[in-house]
Amino acid sequence: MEGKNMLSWEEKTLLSELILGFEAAKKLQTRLRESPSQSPSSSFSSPVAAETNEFLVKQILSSYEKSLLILNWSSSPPVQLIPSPVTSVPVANSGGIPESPASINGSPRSEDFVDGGGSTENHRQDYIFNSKKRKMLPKWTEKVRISPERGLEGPQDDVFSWRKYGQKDILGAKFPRSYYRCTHRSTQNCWATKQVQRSDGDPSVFEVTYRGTHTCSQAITPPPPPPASPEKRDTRPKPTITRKPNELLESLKTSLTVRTDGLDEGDGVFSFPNTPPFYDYGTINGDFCHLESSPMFDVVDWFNPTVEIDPAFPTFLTESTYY
DNA sequence: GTGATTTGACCGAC
DNA sequence: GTCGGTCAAATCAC
Repeated sequence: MEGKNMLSWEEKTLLSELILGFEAAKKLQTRLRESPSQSPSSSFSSPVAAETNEFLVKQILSSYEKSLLILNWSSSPPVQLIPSPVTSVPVANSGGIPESPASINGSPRSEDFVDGGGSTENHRQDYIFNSKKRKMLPKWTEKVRISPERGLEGPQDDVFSWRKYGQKDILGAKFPRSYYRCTHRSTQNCWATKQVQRSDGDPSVFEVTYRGTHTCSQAITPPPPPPASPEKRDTRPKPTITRKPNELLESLKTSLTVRTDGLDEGDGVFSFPNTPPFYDYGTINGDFCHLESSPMFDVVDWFNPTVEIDPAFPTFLTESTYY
């Protein structure tokens, strides 16, 4: 019905935000190109220039973030920030950490079916409902290779605290699959879960499947640094890094390293400040995706040629598959 | 005593 | 009917 020129407010705002982000990206690109022609204390060395660059990056991220929010608002039901199971992730999904907590857990309380009754039937419905709801949660898999010298037993080496709630022998698999959920499920209604399955082919590889994002306070509190000693061997669940969508975007700039090889010799890598050593994100099909946070992980090069993870990252592998 | 893990049972999906 | 995922009582560790 509506013609192309009859854009709604949301569409106009969306367009405007995208243009803003695009322009900021262009400016940043220009600055990056100009940098080699400048003196050794060029763009990236100068604190002021670096600040400008960071501002541009923030602007880009902000634009995209707003755009995503607009998309989410204007869609009814909201844009699939939660990817349908086993389907590719739409652009709006900032990869693996899609979706606002409210949508993940459903809109506030009402949909949690907890009517205070506590009867068996209510409990049953709650279970059924949550079971269905869980299926809608974003899901992605990471392959994690365990370093023998580290003596780690599993990939549960992350910042979030997990509680094991089950283990199951899987048909056709040599090793049982372990099921973990967020420790704060009951207290903070956090529905993040993960499954850990040792690979048949290579026992040193674990496939970690995450489902849902953390909505508990852990998702907000910066993760503590990993233990210095590599010898820890604790069978208790160890925390994992996962992010809320907004934090994903925000943290993106802290985890990215912009490669400027050839642009500025000697200092070819520009890192954003506050780079937490164990935060990293990969992308798949253009989507950003959380990667395991343990120091033993490394990053497969999913970023575009101009942006890549700092090569100084500890070496180990992760490989993420996003559903 | 408290909190985490283990493990058999249960349930829904296929 | 089978399988994967979850629950919850029993058990364990600190």
